[in-house]
Parts: sequence; C-alpha cells; structure tokens
Amino acid sequence: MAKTKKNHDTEGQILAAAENVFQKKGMDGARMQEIADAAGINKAMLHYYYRSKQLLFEAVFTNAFSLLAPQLNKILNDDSAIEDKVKNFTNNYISFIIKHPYLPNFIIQELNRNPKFFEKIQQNAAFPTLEKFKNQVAEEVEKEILKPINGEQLFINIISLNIFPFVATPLIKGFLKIDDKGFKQMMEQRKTAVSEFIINSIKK
Amino acid sequence: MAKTKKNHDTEGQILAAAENVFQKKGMDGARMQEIADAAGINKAMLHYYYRSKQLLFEAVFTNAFSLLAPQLNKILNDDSAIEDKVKNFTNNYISFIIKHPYLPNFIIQELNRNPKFFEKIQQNAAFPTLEKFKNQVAEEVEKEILKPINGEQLFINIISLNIFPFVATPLIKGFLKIDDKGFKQMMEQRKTAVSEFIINSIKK
DNA sequence: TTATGGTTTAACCATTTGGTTAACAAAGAT
DNA sequence: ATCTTTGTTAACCAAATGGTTAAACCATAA
Repeated sequence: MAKTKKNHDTEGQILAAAENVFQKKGMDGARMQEIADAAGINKAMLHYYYRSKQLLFEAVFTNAFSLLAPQLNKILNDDSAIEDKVKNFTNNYISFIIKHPYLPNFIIQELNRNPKFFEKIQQNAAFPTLEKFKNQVAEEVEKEILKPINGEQLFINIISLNIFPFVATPLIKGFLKIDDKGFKQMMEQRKTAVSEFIINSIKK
Repeated sequence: MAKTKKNHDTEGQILAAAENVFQKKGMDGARMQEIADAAGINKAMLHYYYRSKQLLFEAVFTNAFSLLAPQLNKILNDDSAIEDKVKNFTNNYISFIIKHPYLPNFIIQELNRNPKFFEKIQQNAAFPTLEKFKNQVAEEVEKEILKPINGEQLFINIISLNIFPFVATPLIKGFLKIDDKGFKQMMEQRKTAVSEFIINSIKK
C-alpha cells in the first residue's frame, strides 16, 4: 500500500484482476481489455505498469506458483515420517486448493502450452526438490515401515490423487452427476479418504 | 475413402490437421490458417466443409471423446472382478494414452473452458455411467473381498492415478528431472505399479 | 503559485484473425 | 460438346486485439 503520489495501488489492482482473468481463461483466452475492465481502469495502464501481455502474464504465473510451492514442500521437505506427511499434506493441500480452485489447472495448462516456463518457476526460492523425499522413502522401506515402493512413483501417486480432481472438476462433476455443493462435499471427504487410501497401500 | 469427384478426402485431411492443432493449442490458441497449412489446403476449405471454427472444433472434440469413452467403459462396465478390472484398465489405458498423449489434457482443458460441452459428449452412444461400478464395489465390500471404500472415491482415485501424469507431464518431467525417454520409462513402470498400488490399498 | 513529474485517459494504429466472395477448375450429366 | 454441380483458390473484409501516443490530470516540492 501507500505508493507514491496519487497511485491508489493501481499496480496491485491490475495484478489481482489479471490473476482472475488469466487463471480462468489462460494466456490465449484472456483479453487485455477484459483485465482492464475487471480492474476498473484504462487499458493503457496495463502497459504502463507491465509493458506487455506477456510480462503481465508472467507476473501472474510466477506469483501463482509461489503460492503452490510451499504446499509441495510440506510433503517433500518436512521432517516427519512419510505416513504423517501424507496425512498432513493431503488435508492441507485440499483445504488450500478449495480456496484457490483455478490454481492447479492454470499452472498445468500454461506449462503444457510452454514447457520452458518451468525454468521460470525453478528460480523460485522455495522451489521443491525430490531428493529428501526419495531418500526417506528408501529408508522407511529399508526399515520395513513401508512396503517396497519406488519414491518417484509414490510421489506421482500422491500428487495425482490430490491434484487431479481439481484439474478435472467438470469431468468429475459430470460422471458423478453432482453439482458444486456435492463436489465440495466429495472433496471434504477426500481430506481423509485419500490419505487412508495411500497409507493402506504402502504401510507394512 | 473414395469420395465423389476430385475430392481427395479433403474433409478427412482437415479433421486430422485440426485434431493436431486443436489438441496441442486448444480452441483459443489454435488458428484457422495454421490448420489449413497443416492440412496443406486453402483456408476457405475449412469453412466450406465445417462452416466455422466452432463447428470444426466440436467435430474434433466429440471425436476425441469417442476415443476415450470405450477406455473408461473397461473399468466401469466390464463384468470381471474389481481387482481384474483395475489391472486391465491401468495397463490398457496407459498403453492407449502413450499413443494419444494430447487427448486427456485436451478434453479436460476444453471442458474447463466450457463445462457445457459435457452435454455434447453425453450424447455419445458409449457414454460411460458409474452405476454398475458403484454397485459392484459395494457388493465386493459386502462380501469382504474389498476393504470398506466408497465407490465414487475409488473411481476418482483410479482415474486420477492413471490420467494425471499425462495431463501434468511437464510438471512431472520437471520435478523428476527426466526427459522424454525417462518419462516413457516411468509410465511403462506405472502399467503395473499403479494397479499394484490400488489393489494393495483396497484388497482385504 | 507554479513548475515538476509520475499517473491516467481517449483516441488512434497496425496486425491478426475468422470468415466471405467471386472466379476458376474438374468432373459427371445431358 | 456443353451444361451443371462440386471442389478449390486468391483476394478481400470487418471486427477484434495488443499496443502506442499525446494530451490532460493532479499531488507535491520549491
């Protein structure tokens, strides 16, 4: 807040509006005019503050990923046992995504459109790595806490189970013949159902 | 083949080119000119055969879904036991998607863009329903073949584990630091790893 | 008060894009 | 052979879109 002169945090308003529009419509579907309208300002301001659609988009994209990264670190770089991490992560992540429903699909979609964006998010300070998690799985398998399983496959399984329903929401709603309310209930159930499902499978 | 007059299956060439472009770039990112170029014909032909971008897109979309639907029916409407179906489906589905890598993301993305498209695919003759699967799960739980689990949640889990990696390929490649070849290997592993993971979790 | 410099706007511009048209080509039908 | 229908093309068009500009605005320092 409290920028110089008469600037009523226009830059922030633009970013907020751009987040909304880009996350719902993607880079290709978004229109600069629509973002300006959503922010309640003149279209020229978008260029004044962010130069181009591309740069505005990148601001939104890196911002979005920096919200997601700490969530992933909860499963990858926390010190507790795998079982506890799975329980915590699943519960937390689903709560988190219910508040930011467009986030995962946005990131995945734009990464598909331009895989080079991955480099951009890798520069993020909190960028998560798999090393620790892989070692920990191997260790707990060794100690016979877990059944034999490949750490990478387990990681894929965990994020698949947690993220996919939020990426494929319309598909799930369609097959299950449920509305928004039913979907939310189903996702609430998953906060425990998913971790149970995983633990059941891997715990010795 | 063998259409009337000098038509060298132009309509088919257009559809094939449109599939390529739409599936990679989506409705918003695709350009009619690019489709025409990919088909090696004049842009006006696209309109001659399909009237508009929207209609061409819908032809591609329903076509894509009609490829996917039979796959889903293997898990939903086959007569074998859940365990066998999970094994079969996982193996088959992953093989299938390796051949059509853009398919799941395309369908999910466009369904997110316009959830009303779900109605379009519901008209498909082979449109899969959950009823049988749900009953079967309840039955096998009753008979104590399976641990207690909600059929809908199990369905979500199965498709999440199978589909997600192909939707989030760049993300997976990035985190696991693998290239195309490594990714394919990982997916080959999953043909058995995923079904084992599921069976481990649900079998009593 | 006035000069200064960041902020904001309406109007404008060049390009892209989906779509149309009119002329032409090729193959039956007569 | 010529007429008619279908297929194909180059040129064109209007609307949309990202981006620019020149002028106006306005808070503040001198």
